[in-house]
Amino acid sequence: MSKGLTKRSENYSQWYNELVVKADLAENSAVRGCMVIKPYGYAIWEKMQSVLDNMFKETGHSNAYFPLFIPKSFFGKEAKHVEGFAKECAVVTHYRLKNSDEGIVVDPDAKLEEELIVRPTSETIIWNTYKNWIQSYRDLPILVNQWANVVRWEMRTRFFLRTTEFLWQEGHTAHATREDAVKETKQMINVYADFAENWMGFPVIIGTKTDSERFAGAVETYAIEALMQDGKALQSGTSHFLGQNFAKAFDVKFLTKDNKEEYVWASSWGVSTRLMGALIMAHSDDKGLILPPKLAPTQVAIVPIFKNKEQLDAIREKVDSIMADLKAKGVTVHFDDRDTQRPGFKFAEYEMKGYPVRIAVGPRDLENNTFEVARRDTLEKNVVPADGIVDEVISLLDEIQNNIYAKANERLINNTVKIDDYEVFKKHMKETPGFVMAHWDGTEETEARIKEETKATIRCVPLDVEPEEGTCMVTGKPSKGRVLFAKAY
RNA sequence: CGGGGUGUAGCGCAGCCCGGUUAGCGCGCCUGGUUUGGGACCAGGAGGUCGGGAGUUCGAAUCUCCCCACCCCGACCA
Repeated sequence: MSKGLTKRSENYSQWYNELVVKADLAENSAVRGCMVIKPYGYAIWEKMQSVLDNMFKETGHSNAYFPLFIPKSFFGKEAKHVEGFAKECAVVTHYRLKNSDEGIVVDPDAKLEEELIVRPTSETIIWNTYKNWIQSYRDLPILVNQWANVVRWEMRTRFFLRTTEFLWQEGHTAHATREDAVKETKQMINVYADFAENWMGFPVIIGTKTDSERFAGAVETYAIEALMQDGKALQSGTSHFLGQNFAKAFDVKFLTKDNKEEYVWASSWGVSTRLMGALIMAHSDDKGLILPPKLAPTQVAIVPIFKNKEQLDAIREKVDSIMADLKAKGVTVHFDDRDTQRPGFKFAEYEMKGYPVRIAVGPRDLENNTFEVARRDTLEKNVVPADGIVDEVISLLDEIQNNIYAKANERLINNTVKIDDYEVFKKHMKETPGFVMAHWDGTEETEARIKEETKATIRCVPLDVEPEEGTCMVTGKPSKGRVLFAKAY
């Protein structure tokens, strides 16, 4: 059995699955479509979580927690919302088991009066709660975020990208005016874009969703779209302007300064463990993960090369002060003194797990007062003088973060093209993966036809492109600007 | 839910078509030794309801029927 990964060119999806499993991130659970996130995978998630959580708090939000179960009737209150989620809900119907001749069975006497839905998202139960929290303009805005698990009963699942249960955060805000809610919605999509670019190390396209792709119950959905290495798009975060839809559905009104009764304006926004999938697919190579230093649970692995305890002790002594120095400067380091694995094995293991920097120290280095420093992104190795190693590592981590982004950015630029002719578009979508900017007449029919014929969808209507008059590549009708097409996950 | 496929040791598989000793192989695991600067080597060892049930047969991993589970491709989706 090969110890490496399937080559990406052979089968991208198999490569991805192997990567997740072999890098020790996750595995299948006993429950179909659910995954076990293993400690190393979870450490990455925790890191992402803590950075995002800070960003939310810096923008004025607080964390709270709402119930896992939602009474079925709550879902019926917002028509579009229920339509969007009805097909994929896990439903609790009973509250007790009992012994019988056939073993443990659901007790038919323990049927719930009203079924409970395991939350696929929390708008309904949160707005049912906000109703009690809001009476006056003085109660607004409410800026709350929740870290939680949600369940969506999808037909097909894939590690991190689409699992039956997943972890996420969902922000739910309430505002006195439309302008405030819109401002919040836009602010949060920018927070996500900032996180993607400055932490996860890849560029994203910010835009709005078309009618057919919009969140069920939203007036406007903003999304960030990233380009993966196989040329497919991954929706990596969304922020929804909900208008007064949920306020009306749950009857959440407030009194304005001049004593008028009005419905509350809302936003909701979220990112999930899908970001882990994005991180993995955006950067990894056939040797394993490549993690951006800012999100790597451990940034530096130190591998001692020794034959006996005396040599290990000598190395340890040499390394101790450097480790203390690195830690003092905020660098996370692991000294791998296991004598149960050989150095070659450890090298391969840290590559698989995507540690940004690896330092090897052996007798030869002790003699020469050097270290061997290897970087994961380029796989380059250099023997460097021991003096100044700390600064060297710190600037290297910085450089790796920048290089990873630069590579991803270059890929995005190289794989984004403008196309005006539908025949060219069809051919392109078949042969060349990536983003296409094209004119569209703005109708659902045309969008559906393109999806039908090419499997490409409109990922978003990008915000920061210059308006450009043109004609729809399919129908020839007028278009006010290009939209972003791609095949998506 | 439609189409295709797979269930044999912890993991990956061969054996099945054409029934016949004690069911094999690679990886992993354990022990001992030699090793240790890129996934070590040698020797020994442990580990199996052959997915489940029924049937055919002197005899079933192998043939027949039923059931179950999982995977891939669609539809759906963050």
